[in-house]
Amino acid sequence: MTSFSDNLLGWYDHHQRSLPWRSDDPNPYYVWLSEIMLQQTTVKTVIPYFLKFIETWPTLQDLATSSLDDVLVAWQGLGYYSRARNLHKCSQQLISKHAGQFPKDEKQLLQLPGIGPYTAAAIRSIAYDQPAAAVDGNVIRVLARYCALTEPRPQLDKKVRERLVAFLPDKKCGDFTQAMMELGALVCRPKSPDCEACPLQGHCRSVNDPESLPTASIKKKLPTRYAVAYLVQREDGAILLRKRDEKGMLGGMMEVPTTPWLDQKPGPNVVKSHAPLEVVGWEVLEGYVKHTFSHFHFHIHVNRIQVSDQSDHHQAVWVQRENLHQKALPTVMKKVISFGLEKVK
DNA sequence: TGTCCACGTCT
DNA sequence: AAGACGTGGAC
Repeated sequence: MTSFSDNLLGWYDHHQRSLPWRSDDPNPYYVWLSEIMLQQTTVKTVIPYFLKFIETWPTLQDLATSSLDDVLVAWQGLGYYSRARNLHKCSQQLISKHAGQFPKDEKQLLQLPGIGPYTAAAIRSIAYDQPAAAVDGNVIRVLARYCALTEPRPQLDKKVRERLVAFLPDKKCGDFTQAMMELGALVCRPKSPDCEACPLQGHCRSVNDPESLPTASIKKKLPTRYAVAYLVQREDGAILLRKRDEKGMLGGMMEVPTTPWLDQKPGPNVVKSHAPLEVVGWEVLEGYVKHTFSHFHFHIHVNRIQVSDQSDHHQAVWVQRENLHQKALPTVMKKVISFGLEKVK
């Protein structure tokens, strides 16, 4: 009887996608970079970012000697910006503490910033062909269905890891890890799985209703927060931006100055006291920008003003429109800027 | 429209 | 250990 891994690996040989980080002789730098980018992010989204990164920083050494700001600019739009901060920090630690090589040992990998249990196992298996159990959302779905595991999270996670360990082959470990995720992405999809095309058909224990697994977790309603953004345009078209604190949300990214982000629309006193310029004549734009983050909805009203003032502003910089792309702007701030600039008086 | 993908890591 | 932390695309 053919084993689980033989069936899976046989399928993977013929059906794997050609992806920029895949190779018969994997580059650990590529494996790590792609795995960090692929956390919570789809392959299609990641590809252009990955290509830009390896073009700009062909080696780990190149990345380690770059500036965090440059990395954040290249990462802008990908989201979860702590990944970029940790990526940069990790590259430097690898150079300073590990002679520029990824450790092969799980404990040591887990010490590195941005590398948790999933990514450590992915690196060990894909880059170094070790039998390590990389459990991501795809693997949870595939094995919850294959083994008919009905328990809710987080108990399910433990069960899946046990099953996966039992299925691990002793060679082609990297292919096995990638094949599990490839199967989840292409065949054992969240919605309308293609069971006819599955190399594990005949052994799967949830043929009748695969879509019902894994058990959905309870979603909480997202709260809404509010702010007023101040779009300050100089006569030559430059816009006033400031840098966010390195810690916390959108850490180290640039932003249009705003009031604090509150549970209610800020009142006139808050709007007045947080304005970056003590001038009269603010234009209150009609409507507002909507954006949804991982954990709240965000409504941003925009107040606009034109100034002739050439002076510097505390902790803020003037940026010409054509230079905006050189700044690390999160998507929400790109929305605010285009809203503010396109809105006619 | 709103929900889901989306366990991934850090705190 | 539960919440923080982005984004865009599929449906």
